Amino acid sequence: MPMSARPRRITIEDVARSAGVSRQTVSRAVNDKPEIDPATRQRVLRVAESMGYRPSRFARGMVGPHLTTLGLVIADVLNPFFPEVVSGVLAAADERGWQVAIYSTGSALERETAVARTVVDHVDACVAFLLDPGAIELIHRSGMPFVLLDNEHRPPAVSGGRIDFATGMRHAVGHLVERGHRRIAMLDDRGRPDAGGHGTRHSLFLGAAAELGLPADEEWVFPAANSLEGGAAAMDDVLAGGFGATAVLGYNDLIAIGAMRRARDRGMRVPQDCAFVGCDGLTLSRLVDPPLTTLTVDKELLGRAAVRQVAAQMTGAGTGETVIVPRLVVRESS
Amino acid sequence: MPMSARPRRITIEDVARSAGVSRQTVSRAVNDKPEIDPATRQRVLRVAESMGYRPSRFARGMVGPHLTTLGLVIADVLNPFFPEVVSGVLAAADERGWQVAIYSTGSALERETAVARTVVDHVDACVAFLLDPGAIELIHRSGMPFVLLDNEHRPPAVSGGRIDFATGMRHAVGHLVERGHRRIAMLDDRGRPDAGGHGTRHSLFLGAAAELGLPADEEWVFPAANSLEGGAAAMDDVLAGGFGATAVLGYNDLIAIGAMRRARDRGMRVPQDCAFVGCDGLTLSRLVDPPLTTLTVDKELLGRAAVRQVAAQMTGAGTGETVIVPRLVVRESS
DNA sequence: AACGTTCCCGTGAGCGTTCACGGAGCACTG
DNA sequence: CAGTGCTCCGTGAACGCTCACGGGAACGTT
Repeated sequence: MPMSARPRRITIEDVARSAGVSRQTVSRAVNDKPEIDPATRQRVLRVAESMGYRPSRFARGMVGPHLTTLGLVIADVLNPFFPEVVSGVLAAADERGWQVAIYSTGSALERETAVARTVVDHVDACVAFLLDPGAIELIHRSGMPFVLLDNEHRPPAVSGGRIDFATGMRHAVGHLVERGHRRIAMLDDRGRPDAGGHGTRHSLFLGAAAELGLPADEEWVFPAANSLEGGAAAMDDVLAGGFGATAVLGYNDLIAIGAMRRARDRGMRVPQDCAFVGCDGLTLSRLVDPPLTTLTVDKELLGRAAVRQVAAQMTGAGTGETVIVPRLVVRESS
Repeated sequence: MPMSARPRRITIEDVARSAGVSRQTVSRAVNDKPEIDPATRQRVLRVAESMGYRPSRFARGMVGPHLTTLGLVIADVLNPFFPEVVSGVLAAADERGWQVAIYSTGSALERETAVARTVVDHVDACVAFLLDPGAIELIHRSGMPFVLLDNEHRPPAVSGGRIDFATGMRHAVGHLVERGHRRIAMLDDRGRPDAGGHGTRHSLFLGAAAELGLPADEEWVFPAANSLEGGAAAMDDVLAGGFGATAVLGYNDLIAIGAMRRARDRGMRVPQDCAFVGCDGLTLSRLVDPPLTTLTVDKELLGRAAVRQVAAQMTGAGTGETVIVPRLVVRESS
């Protein structure tokens, strides 16, 4: 009994033969071209459908104008920071008739290289949140238009979009000081490989604190996993350490909210016993109780700007940088 | 002065000529094939890089094994329901080595046809949240593997994934009745084109209410826009109507949370003065105050199952249906 | 000295589609 | 009746790449 050979794809040629016409006529029928008899078109379309014919994207792309696919690399769709960026990217890409392929590293540093490798030969341009220098280099060297987001250690040769947390941190810490706080703890994201490095929120926090004459040693910074649970656990550390902190600033809203909830579970009143400030300005921050004071960044704009930069690179523009300045939104948690 | 012609793409041939070798050798260098002298490889790679050579995805796809791209059509990334589904789809696609392209309709019914049209000739398979019958037909007729999610009016010929809200609604309403509620309002999503149709949460709610001997007229159902604001506005309608509702059931968590917040802003105590129940089980529902009782559905699983069905169709399996049964998570809002 | 191996490299063919052309058939004009 | 136009259809060629094959050079083996 003969094995049925690997089901060879059915081509336009097959349809043509079966319908008793030429390739070109099938092409005309499928693509709604005018130079064809309506009757033949119907017949051909019927045959094509019955045979289950589907034109090959690749063969089409070969000849026609290249459809550009933008690769968007994020850490994790479940992290509410990213959907807003994605939204901006999708909108901006759509305006240009681009397609967007999404890749997620799952917040795992060691997966970044693998993701970068696939990205490199599956898309035409790339917007990415990436931390591993190897992965970044990989994409950059591929020569495709590339914008790297939210990475303080961006190589100068690659375009980027960053958030001006230097200014932001001054606002945030300044606000707490105005409210009378002198003992402020920060909950840092311990997942970042460059903890405490130049330009990180960690060091910017310490800088702002020092400027304002606050105790600003490393011991006021607590590492936290980037999640609600991480924030909660870090809050336990703060309380256990006996620092007498009256305010807590989170690396982001997720961590801040986790910490805030844990504080309330421990019977503390917010903001009377302890004030909380987050970063990012997630929609979420408005909805928790009490609503969280947060350094809001326009994430949708970040996405749009990134696409704009990628588009610029396609038309031969050089590398650039977009800076987004966060805005402090004061709510009831501080 | 001669216009510079449209910048023709530089091909493997160009690199070959410029490096003084053949296409094949360039191909070997670029693809890390073994049969090449390390020295030549280096030289070729250098030339390729200096010329800015990038292999064409399409030409590669023509010859090699076809990389499959899965199209995922959602309404809006900013709606927190979807990221969880996306997460499941990404994971399941990744396991199969597929790429995922995301398309968003922006919750606009009239955009669905346009999106469907692009999807049809840009991807190899499709998982979609779609409502417009025309758009659905378009994708289905294209012959590609297709799974339609969360649509009560799915044509029998197309595969689907649905959530068993018939069971869910019985649980939800039953729970409220146990708590002593007899006057329950529902806040429906007015954006759905089939409001009140068979199998919708709207009609399932009325059915469950009737089963339990509750007032279950249409007047207990209030249309709401699918957002926090929509829920809030609908809550105003409930209060203004003088129905004396002691419990409110939202089409989804977003609407329920919006309504709940509005009720509290109006000075009502939750759940004493009015209880609230949502649908979907968003992460968000845990975080609001008070934490929301909600009909939780495993959205990640929904995504994974959809991909599994698409994969099955690729290997020639027929059309099928996945059913996900929601689970009532009781929290402090009821 | 003839032969086999190994290493490196080049040449034809083919992937499935569309574009640019050309040609057959027919009707309508002057 | 020749000429002109229109409608419909088919035939190379090209897109950029990889695969299968074959060939030359250098080396070792019998």
